[in-house]
Amino acid sequence: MSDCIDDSETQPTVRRLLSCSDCDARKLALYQDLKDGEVKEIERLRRGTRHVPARRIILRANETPAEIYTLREGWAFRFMLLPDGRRQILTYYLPGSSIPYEVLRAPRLHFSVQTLTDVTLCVFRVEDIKRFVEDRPEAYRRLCFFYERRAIMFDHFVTDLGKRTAQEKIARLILNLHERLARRGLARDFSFTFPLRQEHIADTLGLTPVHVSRTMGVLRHEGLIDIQGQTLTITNELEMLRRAGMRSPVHG
Amino acid sequence: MSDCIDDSETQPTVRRLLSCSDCDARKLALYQDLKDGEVKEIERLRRGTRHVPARRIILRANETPAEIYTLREGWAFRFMLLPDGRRQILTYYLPGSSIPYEVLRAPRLHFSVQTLTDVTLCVFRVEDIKRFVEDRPEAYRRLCFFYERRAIMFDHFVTDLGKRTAQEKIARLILNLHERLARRGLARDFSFTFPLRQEHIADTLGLTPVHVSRTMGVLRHEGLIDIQGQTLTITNELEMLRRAGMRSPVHG
DNA sequence: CGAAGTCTTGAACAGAATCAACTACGGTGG
DNA sequence: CCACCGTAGTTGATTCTGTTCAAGACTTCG
Repeated sequence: MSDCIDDSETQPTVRRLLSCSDCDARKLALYQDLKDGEVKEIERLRRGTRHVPARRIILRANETPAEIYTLREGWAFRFMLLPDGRRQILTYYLPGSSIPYEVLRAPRLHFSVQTLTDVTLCVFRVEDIKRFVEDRPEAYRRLCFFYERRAIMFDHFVTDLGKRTAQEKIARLILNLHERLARRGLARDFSFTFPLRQEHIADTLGLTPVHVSRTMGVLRHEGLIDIQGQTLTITNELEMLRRAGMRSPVHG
Repeated sequence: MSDCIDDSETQPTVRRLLSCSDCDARKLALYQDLKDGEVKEIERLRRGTRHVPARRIILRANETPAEIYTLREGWAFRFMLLPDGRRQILTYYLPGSSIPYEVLRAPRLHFSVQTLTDVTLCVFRVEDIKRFVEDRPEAYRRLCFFYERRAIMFDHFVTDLGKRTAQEKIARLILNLHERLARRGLARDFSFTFPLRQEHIADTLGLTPVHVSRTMGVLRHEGLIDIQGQTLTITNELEMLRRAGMRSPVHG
């Protein structure tokens, strides 16, 4: 259908891939507020880029990966699997996200990571990044700041899961993703690429795919959102905010 | 009823309060692995202790507290309130916990804290602790380690909320609290003080008090747990682990 | 065009919520 | 010492949100 939108995601990047200095990821996490020299060093540490197709598991729970990535293009997510197959999605990685920074401290991953779309990764060696961080006391401050933000996000997420209705949950997830994408310049007004299947939404919010379908059906029929192929548009932001219980901020 | 158990919590502490050097909190969070000199310094920074009765709100969302505490005795919890009154409990503070370390970075709290039992707090000035941390690059590493542990806890917590049944959730909460208490030497075998009302359990796990009552009723009647006054005993650990879906670790 | 994957829709069902009455208990005060 | 009160917990009846099962329709893509 609207392949042009996929193009708008992948086309410009091929150019940008040449250098770290104008990468969006620089504003995030470990890499925020780096001095010019440090950017050069990070660029030196980068072992190259890697393309991975959609729906591939790129990191598996209980492993100890030797590589850490920055997501340049595309979407991925992080999840836990229960022994009986139930899946809980924990975080969506958007362009600029670091995957998985937690490796810097923990010996093994307690979650897996899977791509949602075709993806471009910047590849680093865990050892290199560890050394980079250890050499710079400042880095731990930044990492703390990063964890703190994530902790706040998760407090809101837990509240969503524990206390919100299906409609509130779904409205909040959509608004939240829109906000994160807009911050990265990846939304045109209220339209953005939306590669999640309803199964993902279900496994994020503690619902079943069927119920997600029904609930999103309501939002669509009432004219709050519109979905054309891979593009989601928020057509009535005010009402969406109301349904999301707007007073308290969306889990970020 | 069994007031002797409450005594065993409060009696020995009066003695210990004299010095930081044998406080359990030293092993946790910010204070872990301090050198002797640093312990002295922390002790110098301590502005004294404070007793607060049960059920008092000690920190309110949207405030910027000037004080930070260490919980010496008793239980407290941290929660978020939705505009319509729904409450989500996020964390239980047990003796030795720091409340609320997040103040070190964020300007305002996004949650409130309330005591569950009578409580003894060690009081510090936020400014003093901030300076203490800023002066010591090591402190940020420790804080990162602390955040990392908490992040893992929350990943499990989210999975519990999203994907587990009421019985699994409750079994896991009980096992988790037991584990945390046992680690602190506050459990006698499988018995421990349990000051939570069913309303708290409900607001932790996304259930209603009525349903908590029914579900715990099942666990009691089947002989997995026993409750006498404020004392909970896990009478069949193996079966509790099974009900909790033991394979994956309890959210810690 | 066909096949696989995804979404929608309906009908029956289940787990949990809601409403409400009743019980047990610990503390308080007469 | 007992009666009373408020808080917490139990239990039952009913309702509702969300689940399960299943069939059909729509996409996407080779």
